[in-house]
Amino acid sequence: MEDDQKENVCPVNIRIPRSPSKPPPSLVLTELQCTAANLKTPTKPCENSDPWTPTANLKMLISAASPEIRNREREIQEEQFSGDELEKTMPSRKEKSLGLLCHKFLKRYPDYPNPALNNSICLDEVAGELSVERRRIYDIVNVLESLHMVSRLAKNKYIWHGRKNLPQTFEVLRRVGEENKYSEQIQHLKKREQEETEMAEDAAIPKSLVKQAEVSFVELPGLEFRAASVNSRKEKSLRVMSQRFVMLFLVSTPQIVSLDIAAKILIGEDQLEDLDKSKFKTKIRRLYDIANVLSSLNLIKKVHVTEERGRKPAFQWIGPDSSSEQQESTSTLHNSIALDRCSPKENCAKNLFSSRGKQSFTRHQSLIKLAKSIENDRRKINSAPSSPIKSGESCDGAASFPSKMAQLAAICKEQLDQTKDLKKVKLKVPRGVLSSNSKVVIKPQTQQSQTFSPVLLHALPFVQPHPNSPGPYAVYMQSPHAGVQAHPVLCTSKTLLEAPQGDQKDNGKISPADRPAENEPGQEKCSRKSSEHDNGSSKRLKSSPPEDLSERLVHSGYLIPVQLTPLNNEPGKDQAASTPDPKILTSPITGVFPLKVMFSPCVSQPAGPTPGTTCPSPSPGIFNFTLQNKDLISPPCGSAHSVTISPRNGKPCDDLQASKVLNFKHMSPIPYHGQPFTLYALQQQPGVPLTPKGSQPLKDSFFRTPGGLTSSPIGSTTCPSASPGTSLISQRKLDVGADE
DNA sequence: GCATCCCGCCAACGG
DNA sequence: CCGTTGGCGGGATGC
Repeated sequence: MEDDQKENVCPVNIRIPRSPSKPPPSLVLTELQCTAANLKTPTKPCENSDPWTPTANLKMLISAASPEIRNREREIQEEQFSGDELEKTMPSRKEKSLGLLCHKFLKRYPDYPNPALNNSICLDEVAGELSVERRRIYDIVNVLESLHMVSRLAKNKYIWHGRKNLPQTFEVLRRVGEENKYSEQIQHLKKREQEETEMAEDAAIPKSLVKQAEVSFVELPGLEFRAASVNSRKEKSLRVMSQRFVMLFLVSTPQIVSLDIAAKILIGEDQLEDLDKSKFKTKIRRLYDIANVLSSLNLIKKVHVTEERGRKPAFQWIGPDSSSEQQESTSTLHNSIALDRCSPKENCAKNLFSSRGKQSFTRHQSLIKLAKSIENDRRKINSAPSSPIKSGESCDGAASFPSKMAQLAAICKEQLDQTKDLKKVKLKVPRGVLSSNSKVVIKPQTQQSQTFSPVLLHALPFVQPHPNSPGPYAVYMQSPHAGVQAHPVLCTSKTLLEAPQGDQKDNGKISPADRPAENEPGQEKCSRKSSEHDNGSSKRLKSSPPEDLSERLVHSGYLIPVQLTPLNNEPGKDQAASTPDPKILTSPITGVFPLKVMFSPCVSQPAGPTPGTTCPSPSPGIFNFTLQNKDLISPPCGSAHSVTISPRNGKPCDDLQASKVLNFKHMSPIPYHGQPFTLYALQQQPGVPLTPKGSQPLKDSFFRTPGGLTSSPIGSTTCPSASPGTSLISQRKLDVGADE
């Protein structure tokens, strides 16, 4: 990155000093497009620039001129400008290289953006400011997108994630690369080349090795593309190629990949039949494009490999070690999952920033989806100023509450006050963390809480272990995309683990690989009982027998480790502990969707100890009251539906905004660690308007997590590796499915 | 002459 | 039909 600084300097600017006669183009450029907001794509980004801007001016001329004319122009330029000026006006090929452009691009954004800030990228704007065709920006963005450094929000709009997702991305890519047997393919090709020296161009990769290769785009748990349509186009080409290319590095031992081998392997995937020259050549061209971007990211560097037949261009991976990344990522995951068990120091040690003594918090990956969903919604809203979606303020939602909730007014008020306090605390956290650089606090996507849609998140079940359980409580988040995404979730009484991979359907390809790591024998799966109320998401879970619950559960949502205040309000220990660092769990859900809650029978409701036993449903009023008192849900009065969970042991919990609970339905008792649990579905008032409204400062602040959903603020700034999760949802939905 | 790879045509897509 | 994306390869540039 340091080099970036150096290289990022725009050549034009560099030369400015030497050309006093002309105003610095950069100034002009800067001024130009900041008008930004226009989503419209200017035909030519730089045209509207000051005519005196050499670059812009030239660009304009060139764009309209034929090569011949271009040459003429150049000659004229040469006549008019001498030496330095000429250079300035006529950037050399190198100065227009994709690599340099990428440097400029990257310079615009921090490696680890503060999620609290607007990290959106307007392609037009960027293209204009960088004085390049938008086409070039696409080249860069596509590669960045393949690494999940950015994700598409809307047309012309991307969100910048920076490098925070890289560790996770690399880990996944490495796994996929292994699955694809890239390492073997590389070896095979190398051997081939050595053997039959020039003999057969057809050093085709044996089908046995290629069969596993596919062209699907590898998604990251939190960054699935959501634009169904895009799947169709054979697009993905550059993105996929980029990922494949990176995979080659990650799986090869020397981590050096020659272009030709890379090209052959990548071509082989698609069509190993015709390795015709042109195709190969084209592939090489694309690889150069990708390599330029990767080089700018300091992930690879150009090298040469010398073989019998001579020197071949190649690239060496200089990015983070995938294996170490994996470790890091894993540890991070564990940290987030089992805060209690890991020593903070240990956890932090693995992160670049770490502050011993302090607890590190990281958003569990399981939150990724949620965050993503939220972000997606927010994105939609943001990108669509005139969004037709009627977003009711959360207040409205409150207004729509049944009158019966009025009885809880007192409690509500109290809760509200409490939440306010909590809010303050929350807001402060990030800064503190940042400054201290010691904690990784990843809050769930509260940030976008205003903009979720019910569709994305149907349920927010809570699983609360028996009060006596020593471990933290768990919150199980149902997958926003019902039925579509299955995420393995494992948990023990103390730990909840989730492998945020997609299910076979969505992410079939990567899920298998990612999943294993989390599955520890000793861990028990937490199960969630699906209910008829579940939307499609639970459909697949429905008829499974009790034994399958865990399995089904595992594939349908997220388990988020949280620590809940004991329902019993045990003698202060928890309360006291929580007081200092209270956490609010807020779910992004504001719309109408069922909230499923699992409580241990002894806690809130007598539950059938054994599965299949039906327990009488408590009265809604009592139930809600209980929940509220237990801080599991917020009183119906506030616009913000929050669940306040006091950290146990003084550890902070993730925030989830709980939806208002109006109704609950007894689902069924299910076993949890041998302990009887009863699952209740708490349903929000249908008709409660979703509230994407972002115009409520109070609410905003209330929900907004310092860390931000999108990225844990802290994590992103201080602990890059600590936040494996991604928070934003990309607009595109590519089929990650498995291959072939 | 070959490695690089810029440039922009034009098709696919979505609205 | 139009704007956005981005595949693709001609051919220029640099060593």
